[in-house]
Amino acid sequence: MKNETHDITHLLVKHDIRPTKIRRAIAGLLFDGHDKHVSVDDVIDLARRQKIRTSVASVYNTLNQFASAGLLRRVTVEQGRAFFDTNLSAHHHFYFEDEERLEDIPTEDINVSGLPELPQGRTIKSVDVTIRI
Amino acid sequence: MKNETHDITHLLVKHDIRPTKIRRAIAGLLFDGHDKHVSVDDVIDLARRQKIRTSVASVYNTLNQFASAGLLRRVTVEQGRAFFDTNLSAHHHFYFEDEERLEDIPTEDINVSGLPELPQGRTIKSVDVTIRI
DNA sequence: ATGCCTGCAAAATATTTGCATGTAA
DNA sequence: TTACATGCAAATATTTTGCAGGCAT
Repeated sequence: MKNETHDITHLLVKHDIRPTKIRRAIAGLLFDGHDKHVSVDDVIDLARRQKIRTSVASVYNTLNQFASAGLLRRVTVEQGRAFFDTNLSAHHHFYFEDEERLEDIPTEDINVSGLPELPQGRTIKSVDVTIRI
Repeated sequence: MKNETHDITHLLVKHDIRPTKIRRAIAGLLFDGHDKHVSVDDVIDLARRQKIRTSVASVYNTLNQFASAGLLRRVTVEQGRAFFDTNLSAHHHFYFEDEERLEDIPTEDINVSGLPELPQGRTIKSVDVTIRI
């Protein structure tokens, strides 16, 4: 069995991200094999619980960079709060409005078909289905 | 042919909204028979062009109130910026990322089926499909 | 007259940026 | 060593709120 720290480092390097201390720490919190939907505050709390000192700005920088690199998917369901999803496979979301919480819907549990014609010269970047409950 | 100003007043009264000057003005800008997706800034610009003096706070208050009353639908596609949709019928959206602009997709042009089971005791508030292009 | 509405400014919230210092390669 | 990362604070952006005065009923 491989060393987890080394795996995280390798994951970052593979995505052209310099494996600095903070980035490895945050990646370690996020990529533990379980799908997660985290806000910036969630990450700060998670980090604090593991005695990792960091700042809001660094968490934003790190999450945005992970998202650009394709390690995270940014999910927008509410104005004002950004969520980052560690599940990169095609899927959709339940949004629990009262709890401000996301939950995955496997792509096979929902069927979107008959996509309309796109405006000239456009390509689809994503198809997002959010079921608010 | 009925008087438009009276129609707007009646529309507000019908939704238990006191037809004040600003509210009638904003309603008049929005409910002209054409579907619109407006941000708060859009409304302020529209108002200014018609020589209607108002403030950011009042526009927010008015749009939020219209949305609560069911005269507008709030659409969230981006963190930070709220859009209000005057088209209340069931439909979905194209989001032009580079232009930060929404366009309607008629509900019959897209097919969402096989909805997954809901968590216990929940009811669907809405099903939102956003195609980012 | 009374209570809700409006504008202004200030507050609250979320996110980004500038800069000096620290750290990875 | 050199370029990039980090932390802190300040800046930006969006939305909400408090309050004094105004308007609708």
